[in-house]
Parts: sequence; C-alpha cells; structure tokens
Amino acid sequence: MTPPMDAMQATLYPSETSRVMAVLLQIARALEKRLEEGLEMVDLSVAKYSAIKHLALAGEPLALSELASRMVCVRSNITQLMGRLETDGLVQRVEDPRDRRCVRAELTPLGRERHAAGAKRVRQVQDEMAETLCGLDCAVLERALAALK
Amino acid sequence: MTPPMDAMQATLYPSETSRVMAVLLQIARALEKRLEEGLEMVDLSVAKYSAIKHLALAGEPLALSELASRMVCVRSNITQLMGRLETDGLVQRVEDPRDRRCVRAELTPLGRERHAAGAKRVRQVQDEMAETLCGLDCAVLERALAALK
DNA sequence: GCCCTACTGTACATATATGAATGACCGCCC
DNA sequence: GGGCGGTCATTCATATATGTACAGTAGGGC
Repeated sequence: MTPPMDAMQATLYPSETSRVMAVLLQIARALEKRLEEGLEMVDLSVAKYSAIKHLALAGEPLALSELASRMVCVRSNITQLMGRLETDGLVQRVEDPRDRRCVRAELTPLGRERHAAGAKRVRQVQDEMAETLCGLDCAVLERALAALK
Repeated sequence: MTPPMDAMQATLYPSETSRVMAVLLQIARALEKRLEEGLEMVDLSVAKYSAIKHLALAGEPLALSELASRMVCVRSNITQLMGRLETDGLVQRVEDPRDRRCVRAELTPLGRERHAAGAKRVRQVQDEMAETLCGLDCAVLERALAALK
C-alpha cells in the first residue's frame, strides 16, 4: 500500500484548486490500491512488478543503476528491492565481466512467468477502470503533467 | 517523498485507459513532491503536516484512534508519527481521565505556530498550481473518484 | 604508468506505511 | 460483581522510500 496522506483532502482551504488537488491525490491513491490488490493475487507488490516489468521490457539484464534510473528512484532502493526479488527467486544478480563495478539484474524463468501473470492482472484492473476513467480528457491531463514537471 | 512506482507509466499497454492511469499517477506524484518541497521549508513532512492540520481543525485533543481514522491510516502508524511529533515538540500526549485506555494528542503552542506556517506554504503551492490545474474539470474528477471508491 | 575524478553498488540511518500480536482497560450481560 | 468481548495504544516484523557515506573500479589526462 502506498501512503494516504491527505494534506489536501480536507476542507480548510476550499478553493477550487485545493479541491482539484485533493481529488487528484485521492484518485491516484485509489488507483494504486486497485493495482496493489490485483498484483497481490499473484504475490507481487507494485514495486516488485515495476522492477520485473522494466527487466522484461529491456529484454536483457540491466545494471542496477540503469534500473534505478528507469524506475525513477535512488540506487539504495534498488539494492533493497533486489534483495527481496532474489529471495522470491524472480531475479538474480549477475556480474558484468566488462565493468566489475557493475551488477546486473537478470530475470529468472520464474520471474518471467510472474511478470506475465502480473501484466495480466494489471490489464484486468485497467479494463475494470476503463468505464470509470473514460470521462477524463487525457490530453488535458497530459498538458497538466507537462506543466507540472 | 512519496514512492514513484510507475507500474503504469510505461508503454507496454498503451491503451487509452492505461495512459490515463499513468498520467494520473504521475500528476499525483508531482503534486505530492511540490507539497513536500513547500512543507520542507518549514521543517514539516506531509505526514506531520497532515496530523497537526487535523488537530488544529478539531480544536481539541484527539484520541490517537480518532486521529488515525481521520488520517485514514492504521493506529500503529500514528503511534510512530506521534513519537516523531513529540520529539519535534509539536504535539504532546495527554491522558484521558475518563477513559484510561485513551491517549489524546494535543497541539503545543509550537505545533500551532508550525501548522500556521505549513498552511501558508500549502496555500502558496496551491496558488502556484492554480493555473496548471484550472483546465481540469473538477466535477468529472469527482465523479471518477466516487466511482472508484 | 599514475593519479584524480566519476561512477558503481552497498551499508546505514531514518521516515513512512502496513498488519499481527499483546496487554490494559471499558462496559455490558447475567 | 465477575467474566467476556470489544476497544485502546503499543510493539514487532516487514516493505518501501530517501539521503549520506564508503570502498572498489573505470577511465582520462599528464
């Protein structure tokens, strides 16, 4: 589960902007919860799924730094996550003979299977959400996101 | 900082729903980051601000269970957060003579000041966001949120 | 060839969340 | 009035994030 944290969700500053921010944060929270619940059925967390998704997408072992970069998080986070993924048998660390600083993350066969199962669950959640989200204007949202970054 | 976790942010399932979900999650992430940065300037995290905001709103000491309920999180989280808030001198635990199971959280004078400072920062972030978010249709977002819950 | 800088992954401290288990306490029913 | 079930906060284990500090390695400039 991702944190709640409703700094915006209340009624202290009921301007329109405040309300929009609050609703956006709550929607994101609800979406993450759906994803978590879907992935939980195949023994994956959002973090773990994200990692094996990037590895599956890459099609080859990735340096942990590269994985951190693609997951938009710090390296020390990947160090920990890799530990849990190795414990689960989904990923293994492999040395890079060309650069001995490097450790690469490689999907195991089980990891590949699990990724497929997770992807199926994610697609299912998306299907369930389609009707709910179809009223939103994707282009407008994308413009907002671009302005926000 | 709130987790990144981009299960949806990629390109594997580029259906419209998937894209909308990805953008929503990224927008929320960016918003939280702005809030965190704003609150950081007054030595507050989003979690801490949320707690003292609820206490200020309530206008009286709240039982930790009640605070957990209002913050939509579990009690053990509040136990930890209260420890950090007490260390910061923003809040203190007070006993409830009428129910000795109860511990109530009471804002200190410093906590009240800090809440005011945090609220100012949050309003500032909202002002900065107003233009970016004004294109979004609040009513549509609210309908989506209602359907999601 | 050697040194300096930059990059790699990891270890550690910390913040934030969850859930399960525990012990204290309340209120009610008989 | 005594027991019993439910509620309270805390503790513990765990997952997920961050940032700092560190040791090892790579690689370029001299």
